[in-house]
Amino acid sequence: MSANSRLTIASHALAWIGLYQRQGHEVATSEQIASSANTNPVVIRRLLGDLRRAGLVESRRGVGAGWSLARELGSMTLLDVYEAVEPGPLFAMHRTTPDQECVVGHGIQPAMQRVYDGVEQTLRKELARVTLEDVLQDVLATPR
Amino acid sequence: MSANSRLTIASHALAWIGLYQRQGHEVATSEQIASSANTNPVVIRRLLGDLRRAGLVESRRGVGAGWSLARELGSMTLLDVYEAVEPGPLFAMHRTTPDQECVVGHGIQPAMQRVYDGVEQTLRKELARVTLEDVLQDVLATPR
DNA sequence: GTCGGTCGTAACAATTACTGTTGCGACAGC
DNA sequence: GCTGTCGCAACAGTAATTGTTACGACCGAC
Repeated sequence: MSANSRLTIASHALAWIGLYQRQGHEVATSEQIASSANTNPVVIRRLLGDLRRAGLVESRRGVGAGWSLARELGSMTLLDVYEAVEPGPLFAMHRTTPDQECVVGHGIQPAMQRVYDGVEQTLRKELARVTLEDVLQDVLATPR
Repeated sequence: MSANSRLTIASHALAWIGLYQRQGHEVATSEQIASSANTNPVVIRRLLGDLRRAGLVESRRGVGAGWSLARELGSMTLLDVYEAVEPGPLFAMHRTTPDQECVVGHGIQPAMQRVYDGVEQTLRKELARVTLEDVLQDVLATPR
């Protein structure tokens, strides 16, 4: 499918910030999170920027700068994260319009669109059932 | 997401062959299907090749060559097509292993994997509920 | 047995998306 | 002012998808 890792990395960042704050720290830096996720700080800043626009995190600038949660992890679901960082739909239509003179070419897009809409709805419901608190608890419960 | 159109085009091809056979023809050529889907015949042959490997269509070579259904449209679901033409998972993990010394870096992949597995299961169930016969009927019911 | 039409498949180009990287201005506390 | 971080633009590398060309394999018709 050529899947991307944005939902994974964004969830990683949120869990990391949440845990870090529980350990008494005010803000987390993109550099710290990038080190945990083994990627570049700019990648983290890009994703956290999306999450900030969605109201899930806040950023502070200046010297004591960094990121903090805007809400409790228990009130954020993976659907919130998904909608914040995933732009497009799951399945694509034809890249060029099919032959409208052909019965199939004419009716296939509405037909498939109905199916895809239903599938996306179901996927959203599934993602909405998992909070970031659930994820963090699951992370902490992983044996080492 | 960078979604692809394979499920769409493959379904288009199956619906087209099905309808064409109902009109009394034995086989459909990739050139005819490509014309309806407004793409290149090789693209169609590639996808139908996947469907053939999955046992959904058959191909005949030689002069009267072309493609025909291996089963009734009513016995094929979109899940069959999805599994035949979609190689990878929906969501990707980190491209590089996260920091295993970090609690989050260590536990995040198993935690997210569990979620993703559940989501894919649900998606499969949803796709399995729709047969290609349903799709064709929906196509034919589309007003022009 | 040759011919003609189609499949099967490899190879390559064009486009696009994703990720990583560099660079630098903006900001705010010291 | 100085310092550390964000914000953001720009670009490179990689990979996937799709389109295209090319050509051999196949097989029925003649």
